Amino acid sequence: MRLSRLIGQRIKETPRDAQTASHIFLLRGGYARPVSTGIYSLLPLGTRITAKIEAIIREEMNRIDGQEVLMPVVLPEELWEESGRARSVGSELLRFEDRNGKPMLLGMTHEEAVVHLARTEVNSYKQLPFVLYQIQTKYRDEARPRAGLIRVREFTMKDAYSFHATQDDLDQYYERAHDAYVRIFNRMGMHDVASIQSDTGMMGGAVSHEFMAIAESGEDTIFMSPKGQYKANRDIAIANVHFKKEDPLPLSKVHTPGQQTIEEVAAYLGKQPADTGKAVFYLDGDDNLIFAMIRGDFEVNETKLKNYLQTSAIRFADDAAIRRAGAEPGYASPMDLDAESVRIIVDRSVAESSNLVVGANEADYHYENFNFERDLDAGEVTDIAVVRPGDPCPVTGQPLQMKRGIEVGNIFQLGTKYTEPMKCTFLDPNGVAQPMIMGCYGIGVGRSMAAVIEQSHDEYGPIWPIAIAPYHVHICVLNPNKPGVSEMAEHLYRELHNRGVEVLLDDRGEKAGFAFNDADLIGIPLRLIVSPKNVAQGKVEFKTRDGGQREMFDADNVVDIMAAMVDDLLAYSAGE
RNA sequence: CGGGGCGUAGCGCAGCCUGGCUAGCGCGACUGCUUUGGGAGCAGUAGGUCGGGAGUUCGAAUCUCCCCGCCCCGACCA
Repeated sequence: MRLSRLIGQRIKETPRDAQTASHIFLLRGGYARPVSTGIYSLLPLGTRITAKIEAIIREEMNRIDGQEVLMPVVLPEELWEESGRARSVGSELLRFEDRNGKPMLLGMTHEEAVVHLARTEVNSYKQLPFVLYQIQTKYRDEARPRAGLIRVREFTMKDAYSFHATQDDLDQYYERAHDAYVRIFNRMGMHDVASIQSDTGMMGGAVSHEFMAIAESGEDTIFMSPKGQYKANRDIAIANVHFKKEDPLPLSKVHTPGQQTIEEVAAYLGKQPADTGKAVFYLDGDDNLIFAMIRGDFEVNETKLKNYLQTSAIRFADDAAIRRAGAEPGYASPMDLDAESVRIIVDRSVAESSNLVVGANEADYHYENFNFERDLDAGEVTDIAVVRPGDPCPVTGQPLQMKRGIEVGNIFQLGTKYTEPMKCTFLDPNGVAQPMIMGCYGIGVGRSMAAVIEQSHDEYGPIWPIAIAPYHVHICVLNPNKPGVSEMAEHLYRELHNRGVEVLLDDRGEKAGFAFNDADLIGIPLRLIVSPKNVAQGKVEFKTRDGGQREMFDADNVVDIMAAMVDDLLAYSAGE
C-alpha cells in the first residue's frame, strides 16, 4: 500500500474528546472514526488490524474444534421470551418492531440464537459434544460508552458456544477453551493478561473467568496476590482478614448528639472506624427491606450482597422505608428491629469483631460494646465486604494488590440455563431426553485492539506487535526526487511484496520529520529508510518502531534479510 | 438516570461576561516556486446554517427559554 493513497488522515493534535492512549491514537492515527456515541467506523488501518486479530481467533477456535457459523444480528423477541431474558434484561437490549409490528431486537449476545440452531440440528448423544462460534456484530445500548473502542455500543465479538452431554465433558472443554484464550491473547501481543474469577451476572451459570488486559485505563478492578496464585474481580474478591476477638464488655448506651457518619461517631468517642459497625439499608426488586451490617472501615460489596440474596437488583432504601422497620436513619441498630419486616445480613467483619459501636435506633444515641453473638439473636452471617488493597490474600495470606483491567474476553459455564427453558435436548443412550450442558466463550475484537495499544505505545503512537500490525514493514522515502532514491524504494516495495511481506510505502516525499512522525503514529514494527545519503552508499537503514534496533543493511541483501526477519517474527509470535 | 464540562471551517481554539461593520487565529487541504534526516519557507486559493428552534432587540456567535449532540465522573454493565 502506498501511503499517498491510504484513506484515513493522521491528526497532529489530540482530539478534545479523547483521553486514554488507545482512544487518542486510534483517532490520531486514522484507525477509527466516531459516528455516534459508542459507534465507530473502522478505517483501512483499523480494519486490517481487526482482520488479523480475527484470523488468530479463528485459528485457535478451529484448533479446539470450533465450527464457524453466522447468526443474525436481528432476532425475534419471541426467542428471548423462551429463555426468559426478554424480561430479565433491561434497557441495554435494543428492541423495535418490524413493519408488521412484530417485536424484534438487536442481539447483544447469541445464546438464544445458538440454542435455536442446536436444538434443530442435534438430537442424539452421538452428535455431542460440538462447538459453534461466530465473529459477529453485537449491539448493546450501553448507558455510558467511554474511552473510544474500550466500551462501545456496537462492536464485533467472537462468541463461541459449546454443547455437552455431561458436566464432566464441559469441565474438560472449559479447560481447553481457557488454554486457547491464553494462546490467543499471547499471539495478539498482549503481554499482561490475567484470567480471573468473576461474577456471572446476567449470563447466569456457576463457573466463569474473565480475561483482563492489565492497564491503568481499564474499567474493572482486580485483586491479585503478588505472584498471581489468587486473582479475582473486585465484585467477588474475598480477603482473609483476621478480626480481633476480645472479651465482651457490658453494652452501654452513649449520647452522641449530631454524630451520624462513621467518621463523626468514631472521632466523637475517640475510636477508630474499625471499632464501629455500619448499617446500610437496601430495598430489593420486590421492595423488601435489607439491613446490611458491616464494620465501619469496610464498604458493602453490592454484587456479593445481590448474589447472596439471589436477587438481580438492589438499591439504597429511603428514610421512610428505614423508619417503617423501626430503625432510625443515621443511628440504626440491628437490635430491636422488627424481624418480620427486615432481613438482617451481617458481614463477617461484624460477627467476628468485639465491642463495636453501633446505632441505638434513637436519635443522638449509640451503643458501645456491641457483640454480635451476645446482643443479636437474628441475622445471617456472610461475606459482603469490598476487598481493600493490602488485605490478606485468601490463598497465600500476602497483601492483595489492586490493579485495573480491560475485560477482553470471558468464559462461562452456563450449564442448562438456556437449554432447559428452550427445550434443547438430546436423547441419551437410554433414549431419555436430557438438556444439553452449555458453555460460552467471548472475545471483544475492537476492545482487544484498543487494549493492545494501552499496553504497547509511547508518546508518539502505538507500537504494534507484528502479528496484528496493519503492515509488517514501513518504508520511509526521503527526497525521492534525488537520483536513485525512488527507484530504490520502489524496488524494495515490489520485491518485499513478492516475498509475501506486507509493506506500506511512504511515497509522499514529505520532509523527514513529517514522515517519521506519521510512521510512529501508524506504529508498524519494522521500518526501512531510503534516502539519498543511504542510496549513495548502497545502504538501506533499518530500525524498529520500539527503538530497540537500528542498523544499516546492504541494499543488495536487504530484501532477503527483511523477508527472513518477518517470517521469524511471525513464526515466533504464533508460538511455533 | 444523577453530577459536571463542551458545541464557532476537516482538527485544535479565540471571540460570548460587557450585543454593533465583511466572524478571527494556528494546524490541515488545494495551486505554484523554493526546501528536505524528527511535524519547512514564501505567495496565493478554497472552506462557516457560529449545534437546532423560538424569543428579546434597530441589531444576536454574544442575552433569555426549549430542544439536540458530544465528552468526563457516578449509577449500570454478557
